[in-house]
Amino acid sequence: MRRVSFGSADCPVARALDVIGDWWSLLIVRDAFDGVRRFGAFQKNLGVAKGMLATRLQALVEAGVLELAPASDGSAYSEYVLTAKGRDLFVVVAALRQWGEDHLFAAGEPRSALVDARDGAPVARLEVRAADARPLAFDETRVEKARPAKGA
Amino acid sequence: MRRVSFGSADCPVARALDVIGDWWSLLIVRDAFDGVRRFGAFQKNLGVAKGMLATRLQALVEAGVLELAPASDGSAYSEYVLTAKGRDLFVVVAALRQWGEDHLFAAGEPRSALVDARDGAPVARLEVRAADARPLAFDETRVEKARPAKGA
DNA sequence: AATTTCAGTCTCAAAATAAGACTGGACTTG
DNA sequence: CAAGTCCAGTCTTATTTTGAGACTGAAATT
Repeated sequence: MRRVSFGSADCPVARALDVIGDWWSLLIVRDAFDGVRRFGAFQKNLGVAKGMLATRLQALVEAGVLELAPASDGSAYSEYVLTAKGRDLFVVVAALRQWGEDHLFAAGEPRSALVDARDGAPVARLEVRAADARPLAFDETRVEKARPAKGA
Repeated sequence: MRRVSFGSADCPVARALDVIGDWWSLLIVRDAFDGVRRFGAFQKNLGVAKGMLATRLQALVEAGVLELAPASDGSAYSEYVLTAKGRDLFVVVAALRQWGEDHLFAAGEPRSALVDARDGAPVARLEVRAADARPLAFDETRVEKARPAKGA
């Protein structure tokens, strides 16, 4: 009765969710994008139980999303920082943010926005596009199954 | 000791995860994008316990991601179909798919790809871009907190 | 009419979660 | 440098969630 794992599924979405598909992981990653690095800072920001946090951080380190860096302010403590793999989750978090902004706030409710740090202008809307930049709806795409590696 | 809820957090990411941030919801949505509509089809595809599935489907309907449609093939059963809100999750699923493809497959391992249905060409890479389409890294953006609604 | 499929609900054991007490090393400060 | 505080976890325990499957009743099939 172990919780099911999608780690070896064919579908990349399933594999991705296996790594960052739980209640807390993406919030940890979001905080990491905001510059949070220390255990205590995550804990305070998220209000998560320390045991949960410890487990999740370990899992994310093991998954290669975060890594334990030795210092940064000279102290002997270590810090959790995003790896390249973790930084690549930026689009995922941004997509979730966009969807949340679009659908999960009441009409007059104040909401935050992701903006270009240079000029403060909101970032462009995320969309799935064809190679020629034409926007594609979900029913204008399909999943091409497992193209067998030709060269290898 | 109920599982924490992010439903009323300020952060759109947290709110989004409150709706679709559990182990199964996004896989259900992914299957819905693939055309799955019936309870039994979801159950068979995902291998999820029926109780889980029933709970999740109800939650997604309640959240307005799916809706219960009366028929489609004439039978008396009903079907779960994506609402507009649910269809807007396409980018999220696509972003997860891209990340999974990039980071969660071994070198020679065959993998699927999301392609333009028209010509079979892979869709463009998802990226966060500025208003002028310039790609933005995570540290070239910031979150502008809760701009208070001026008009209302 | 009998059988099978569908779409769930119900039950139960195992696992995950939340909350916080506890531990030991780091840091401060007098 | 000794006492007290902070940091980063681990451990414990009560509660909730999950996974697996038995069970139910309506719908479809034969």
